[in-house]
Amino acid sequence: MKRVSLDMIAKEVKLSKTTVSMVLNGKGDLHKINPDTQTLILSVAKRLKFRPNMIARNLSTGSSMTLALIVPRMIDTYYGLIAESMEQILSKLGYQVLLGTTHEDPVKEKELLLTFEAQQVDGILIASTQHNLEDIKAISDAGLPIVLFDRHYPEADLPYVVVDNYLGAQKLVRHLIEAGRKNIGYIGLNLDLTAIKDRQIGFENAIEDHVKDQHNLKIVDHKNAKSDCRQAVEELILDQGVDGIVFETHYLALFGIAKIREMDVDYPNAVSIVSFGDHEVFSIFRPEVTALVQPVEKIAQNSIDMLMKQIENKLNSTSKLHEVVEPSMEVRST
Amino acid sequence: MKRVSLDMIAKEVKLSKTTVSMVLNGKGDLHKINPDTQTLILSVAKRLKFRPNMIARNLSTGSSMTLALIVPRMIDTYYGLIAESMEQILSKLGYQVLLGTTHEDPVKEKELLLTFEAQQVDGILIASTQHNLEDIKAISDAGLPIVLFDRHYPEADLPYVVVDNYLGAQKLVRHLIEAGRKNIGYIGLNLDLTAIKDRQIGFENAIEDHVKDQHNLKIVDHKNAKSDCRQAVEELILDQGVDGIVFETHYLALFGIAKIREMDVDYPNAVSIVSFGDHEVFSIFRPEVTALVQPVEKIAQNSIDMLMKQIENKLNSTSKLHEVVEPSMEVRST
DNA sequence: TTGAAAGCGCTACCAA
DNA sequence: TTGGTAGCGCTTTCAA
Repeated sequence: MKRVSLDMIAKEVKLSKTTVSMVLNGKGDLHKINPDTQTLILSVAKRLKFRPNMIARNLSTGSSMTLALIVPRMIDTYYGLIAESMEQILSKLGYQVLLGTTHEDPVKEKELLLTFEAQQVDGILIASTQHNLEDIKAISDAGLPIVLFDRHYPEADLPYVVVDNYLGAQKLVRHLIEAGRKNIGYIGLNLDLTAIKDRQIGFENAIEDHVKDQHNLKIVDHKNAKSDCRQAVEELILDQGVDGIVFETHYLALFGIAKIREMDVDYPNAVSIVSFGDHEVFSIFRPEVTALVQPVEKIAQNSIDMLMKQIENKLNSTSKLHEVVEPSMEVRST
Repeated sequence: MKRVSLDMIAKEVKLSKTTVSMVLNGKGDLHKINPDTQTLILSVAKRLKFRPNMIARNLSTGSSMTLALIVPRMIDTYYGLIAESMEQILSKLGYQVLLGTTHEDPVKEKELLLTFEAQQVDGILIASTQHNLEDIKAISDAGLPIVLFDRHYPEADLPYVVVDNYLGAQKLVRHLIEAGRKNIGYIGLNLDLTAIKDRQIGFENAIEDHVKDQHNLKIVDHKNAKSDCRQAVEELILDQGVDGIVFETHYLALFGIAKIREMDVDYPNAVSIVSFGDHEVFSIFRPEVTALVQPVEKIAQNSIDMLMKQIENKLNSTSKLHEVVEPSMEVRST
């Protein structure tokens, strides 16, 4: 149960902790330690199954080689993908990742932020609830590197990587219009997020640009997304007579499709749909669902690059820490 | 940038680190510290925005209040759910969770195990590749609490929580048989996992029990799951003439359904299907897909309970550290 | 009721 | 080429 420490190895080889430490950290040659001494130390360390106590090292160096990843939830396949992507990249860089989920609760987010800060993480990657500017700003001001991804605070000068939500919504509408749809509806969430608002504005403007006076915009409660969305679909189709619907997120699309199938409508001929955000099943559904795909790997990679720049303090004046990536259409059958 | 430390607070209030430490850890009354002194310390700590350095505390106490969660991958919604469940429970218990994904690679798993051990985690929750008994045993023997979930090593006496895969497969077959299916096929993976083997044996036995001589068992390469599965579906239906298929995992079912829909078969009348493992879209598909659901929350909760028992050293002789939970059928339209 | 001081295990500066 | 030693910031025993 007692772990082997640097000290024990030092005693074993009758050398100082210093020497052992240097060798075990690969700095043997750097400090011109005798090759024989080095091999000796290495072999003893292996024989004794030495595992350095990272906590001690971290306390000493002030760096923990650990980053925090905060997302709203993991069941959302989008964030699952993000998490997976990021974990892979970071693990290659030698970093650990601490996971936190907020469930859109600013209080939980604040707690996570504080705990991670106390935990001495080297940086934070966060898809924020967007209701914690103060805490995030404080953390950033305290010198803890942070990158906001997916959701950001447009009013603050914090590093971020987001997709172009406005453009994305426009692309979706354009697809429907080009497919000959005349009366397009939209179903979105009542979340107070820039990303969400941009999508809604993108939709409204796209509609106004092409087909005047069509404001079939339905906002549903994110806590009752399923039932509210089903009702919105019904109203849009039955009352408004839409022939196309833009869903603001992949899961709204999922709920909506289920409802449409239960209704007596000729889907997708009478009513076509498109989704902001792809889902693994969209290409399995019949008809296959057309979606706007968010470049997950790019978002993950760029967010991490941006964080690393901060950590390595390579922020020369030219490096911009704001990035908007363009989503692309995956045109399928709807 | 310089963080406030215990020392600074001590100086500020002109008391010792000891006193400050006790008060800030809620042990003020326990040590009979003057109430006035306590309120003073608390207010100063708040004013100075004191955040204890957990690394230092951890080094001192030997506990990190951090647990490691290792899963094969996060894009699998099953593990996404597990991760989410566990993170929620653990966060309430005051633990952090370090995430690691193996992608079924024993080498990566070994690395993760070693890193997490060095990182001084207080415990490990792992859905193993099942090719690392040695390392896992070593870690467990070293006194680091560990719980295997979802996948375990039947030959070793390590704590685990798994579902009854054998029974699950039997339930699936039984459902198909009761629905009048006579010629049932099975599509599984070539993974060397007990869970997988149990499902296959469960299938074979269930078939033998009810309908003799039907061994339409196809094993596909997990690295080419999609294309192999599609081919298996084709062979099963065209060559073997099956009228029912059991899919070993939810994603095999997803691939299979896509293929079936592209084929000229009367689905689900001519061929019905069932899936081992549920998926959010199974109730959205038309027809809705019948699946065996694994009790995620129970698995998460029980695994954590089991880990906590070890951490708190409450292992009296009566507490068994092996648990097999029963999966339940979600009968839908197929 | 409060404080001094010895660690926890490692790193890194300064000497030798 | 190698070692002594002073921290890193906190906890905790023993004293006062």
